[in-house]
Amino acid sequence: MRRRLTQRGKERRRQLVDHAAVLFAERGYHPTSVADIVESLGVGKGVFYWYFSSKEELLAEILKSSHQELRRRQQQAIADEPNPVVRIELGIRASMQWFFEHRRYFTIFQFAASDERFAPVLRRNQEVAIADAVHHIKDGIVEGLVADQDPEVLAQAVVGVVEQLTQTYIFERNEPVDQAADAAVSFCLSGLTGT
Amino acid sequence: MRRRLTQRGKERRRQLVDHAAVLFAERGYHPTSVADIVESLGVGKGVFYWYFSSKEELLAEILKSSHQELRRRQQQAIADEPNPVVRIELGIRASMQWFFEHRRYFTIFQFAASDERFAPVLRRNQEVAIADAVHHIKDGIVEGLVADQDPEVLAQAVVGVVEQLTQTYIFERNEPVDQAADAAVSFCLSGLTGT
DNA sequence: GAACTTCTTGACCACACGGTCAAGCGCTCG
DNA sequence: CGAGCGCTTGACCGTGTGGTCAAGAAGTTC
Repeated sequence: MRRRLTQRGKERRRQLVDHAAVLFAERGYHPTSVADIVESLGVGKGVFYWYFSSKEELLAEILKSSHQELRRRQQQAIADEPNPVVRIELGIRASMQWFFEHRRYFTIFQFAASDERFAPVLRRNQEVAIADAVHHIKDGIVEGLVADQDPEVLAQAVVGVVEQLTQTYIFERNEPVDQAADAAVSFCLSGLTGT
Repeated sequence: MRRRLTQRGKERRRQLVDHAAVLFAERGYHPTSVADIVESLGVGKGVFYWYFSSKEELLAEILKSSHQELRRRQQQAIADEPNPVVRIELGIRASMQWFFEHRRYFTIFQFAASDERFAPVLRRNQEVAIADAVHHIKDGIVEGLVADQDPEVLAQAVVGVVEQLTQTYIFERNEPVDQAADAAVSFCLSGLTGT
């Protein structure tokens, strides 16, 4: 199913990915049929199967590309900030900012996590994010800025706070990012430094 | 669709709920057909539709009853503990204990959250849990045990930590509850009391 | 403009799904 | 015993799905 694609072809593929992401987010993966996707794009069904071998492959690509985007954003935000605790703060803010701009992915991630075909992909993505955070937390412990506890557990806790606050305040209630981010940062930094 | 059920009937209904919960958790809601459920139970399809008007109603019942169970457990654990911070700690431990014993519900909750027909139910359930936590946090603030910040945000953060640690250490890695619970409690209490 | 590749069409297929129903089983109670 | 009701059966139905494919349009290359 590897195909040579012209410039035009690559754009079509991207168009399908973007459009499907919107529909999946609105109605869910299963209830959105391939027919729905191509119809609302005004093209024939064959177009879809020219670019993707299955509906499953499409979702996998959505998952993969969105994760890459998010990760790039985090790393740009952190850049070469020397203080590991500030790096974590900047990472939190960048993640929430990205989710704010790409709200639609939240529902898709949630579905993917519940499906045994996609859960492994998502799990691996999250492991990468956790590993990043662990790295900064270890630095923080060495410098005496973070409580000396299992760094992985601390990283998991931070991710949990970020996800929950993002879901409630950004995804469900549509509140401004900064407010939610401030709250997440404040709680997490207290949790990291320990009482 | 309200029916009179004998004792035997009530047991059948419970049997269907329990069995479906296992299958939904293993394979997911959509990929598990009504035929699968009744087949693996060795009964005809009519049995299912005698007790439930639709597959949707079944999931709604699973969601509802499991939430009730979890909530009862939390309240039993808290009982009449006078210290609000300790109440929160006990609530966290009770929740994680319950999830440990009912691992299967995790995947189901995740799917339900991603489906627009069930998300509202789940959201309401979570709101109840948050409201409980908010209550104790407010007490804690009054008594000067908890940092004076928006109690709802703190409650959300606590829930986020608990969910994430539960998912990773209990659901995915099958580690002992106490370890994960200790970590959650430690992080949350630091976050609540503030640095 | 012929030859060739990339892309598009939409009718079509096999199949699995949620849900129905006429028929019948078996327990209980008078 | 037999009437009545709770419960069970499983063939059946309509619908909608993911996916196929023969045919041809559009674009590119020599």
